[in-house]
Amino acid sequence: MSTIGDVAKRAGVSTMTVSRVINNSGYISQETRERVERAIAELGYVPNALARSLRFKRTKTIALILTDITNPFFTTLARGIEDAASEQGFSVIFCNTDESKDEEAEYLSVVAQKQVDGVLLVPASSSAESVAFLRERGIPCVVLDRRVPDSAVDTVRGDSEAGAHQLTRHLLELGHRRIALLNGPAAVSTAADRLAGYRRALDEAGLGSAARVYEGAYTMESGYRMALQLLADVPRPTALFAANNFIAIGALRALREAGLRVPDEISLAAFDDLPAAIMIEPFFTVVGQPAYEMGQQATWLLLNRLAGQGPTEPQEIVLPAQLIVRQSSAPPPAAR
Amino acid sequence: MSTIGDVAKRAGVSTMTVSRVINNSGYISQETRERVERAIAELGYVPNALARSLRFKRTKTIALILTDITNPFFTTLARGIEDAASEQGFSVIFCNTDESKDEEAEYLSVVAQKQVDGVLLVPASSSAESVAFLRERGIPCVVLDRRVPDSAVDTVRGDSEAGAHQLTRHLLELGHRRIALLNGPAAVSTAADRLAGYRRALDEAGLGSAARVYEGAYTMESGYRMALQLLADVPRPTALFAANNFIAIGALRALREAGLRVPDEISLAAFDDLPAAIMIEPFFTVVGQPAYEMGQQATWLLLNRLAGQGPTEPQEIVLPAQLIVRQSSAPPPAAR
DNA sequence: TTGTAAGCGTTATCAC
DNA sequence: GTGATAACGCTTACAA
Repeated sequence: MSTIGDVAKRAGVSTMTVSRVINNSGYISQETRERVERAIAELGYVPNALARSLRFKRTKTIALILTDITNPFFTTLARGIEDAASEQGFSVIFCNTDESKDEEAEYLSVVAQKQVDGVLLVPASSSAESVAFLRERGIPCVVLDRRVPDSAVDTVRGDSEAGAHQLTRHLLELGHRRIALLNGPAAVSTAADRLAGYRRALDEAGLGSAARVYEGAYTMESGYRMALQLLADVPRPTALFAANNFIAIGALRALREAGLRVPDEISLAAFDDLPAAIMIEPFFTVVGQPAYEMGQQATWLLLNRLAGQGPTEPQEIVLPAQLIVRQSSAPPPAAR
Repeated sequence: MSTIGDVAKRAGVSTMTVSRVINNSGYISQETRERVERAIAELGYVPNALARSLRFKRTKTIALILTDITNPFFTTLARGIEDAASEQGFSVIFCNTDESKDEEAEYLSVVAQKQVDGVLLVPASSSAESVAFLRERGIPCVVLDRRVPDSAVDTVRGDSEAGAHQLTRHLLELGHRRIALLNGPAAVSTAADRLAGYRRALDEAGLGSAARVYEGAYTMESGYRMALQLLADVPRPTALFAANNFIAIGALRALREAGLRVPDEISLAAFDDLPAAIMIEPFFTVVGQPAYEMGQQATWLLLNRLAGQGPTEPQEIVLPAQLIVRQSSAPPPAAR
């Protein structure tokens, strides 16, 4: 790759003159400009952003650290982020932590070294460490999808509590009295919030003592295992509330293997929709979150911070979750 | 962010000594090392990878340029890539071109400026420009999923021709004689290859003149439109071959709106599977490609190149596509 | 075992 | 209008 020096030599000028042409700064005679531009074209010169960044202390690059891009919710989120970032000339480095705090710490260290201008973080745990790490190093950060309780940090997330409340109420209104929650890891705020919404709905219905909560991971395997466990319970729940889409899919598999028809014999509703795009036959009753918009808004917030714009106090943007009733939920068998 | 100089000052040594501690190079007394390490910890110092890269001319970063991460095929591919890259300490910058050559060119320029060590490219067109751009600048590149005919360049892709042949044969064997292909853009090699496989199967069956080809884009909207068009044809095809998953989904919508039952009244088969993960009820008969492995292999190939390993001539790795017969294909109505 | 100087590719500053 | 110089943070080569 040729350098600014190569261009300068070829055009018979100094590097500064080339720099001025590239950046359209300062005065330059028409003739010199043309000579330089010709040299640039002939050499296929592209400026070295590393050198530039070293001076400016800005890389025009942000990091996106999430748990698993393969989950359609995060895929859509990522797309919203990349669109919003590239719109303003920023590049996005993406990292999958698989919910591992160690992976997260490792990635944070790498992107800090690479001098990213900011970080969009879906934290693997509610602990304040990661946010503190970034803050100590002066790297702006927006937390996505989840809360980090003891940190004053910008956050963009869905309303898990209200969404879970809505979904639980929906099941209650169908007539269910034994509703089990197949939850994610307690250390993740969305799991805590969905549990809270679930409990509140039960409490309001005077069924607080009927709560049945399983704790697992946000994966299909975990959903499968929790459902198996639950099927052994007596009396068996008549409805399941899966705390995310992957848990729902795993649970559905377990139910089918057990020969239970959904929703005729047991209802199943979930948090997080699957994109309409890839669903042949939308089946699950869900509470959907606006993933794309969430990504967009988080990116705008972060880039505004980088530009020194907006209020100084940390923002918390909570996007509404929306109940979409489809086929996987119905009144309990007894009620029909 | 503190610099190596700050650490040196605090530890009362020169920057070189700090550098030696960080990189475990050269001799250092135990006592000095400890003083330096303490200073590093106290300052929360992380080395500036920009400065390092400027010297080494290696950024340990690669770019992934694809059309749309939201397509499950590419999502899985991306995950395979990130896993393989991070395994070896590389970061991945990801870019969505939406099949636009201009976007692609823009992204290529940006990542060239950012001095990425290599590029994984799903080219928006078969033209050799992008590959040439990278080659001129000495940036190693592996082309993914698609061929770039007139360039000697490393390529990792699925066997579109054989896959399309297989799928078409499957429909022929079911008894279909009027099989329409809803194809992607002719400028993309996968579309050309799928067309070739389709034609070969028809020719072998002596039905070459029965070919019915629609050209569109690899999107749901396009699938929808092509299916509408096709439904007006007389006589109507009894089977549809959608050249990718999005086209299939769009086409299915059109068929349903027209009141046609699949597969009873019309069959529909497609290239590219939807991940088992996110399918509640696998429905489409498809030819699936090993997306994750494709990403992995491409990354290994690229990183080997960066390490100066492997044969010098361009590699072409073609992974097999596999027919998975499910519910969306059945014998034509007449045959039952 | 530790330190000094030069240079990676840019650009801000100050001269001419 | 244009150019020389220094600096961004780091490491290689050479000295001490």
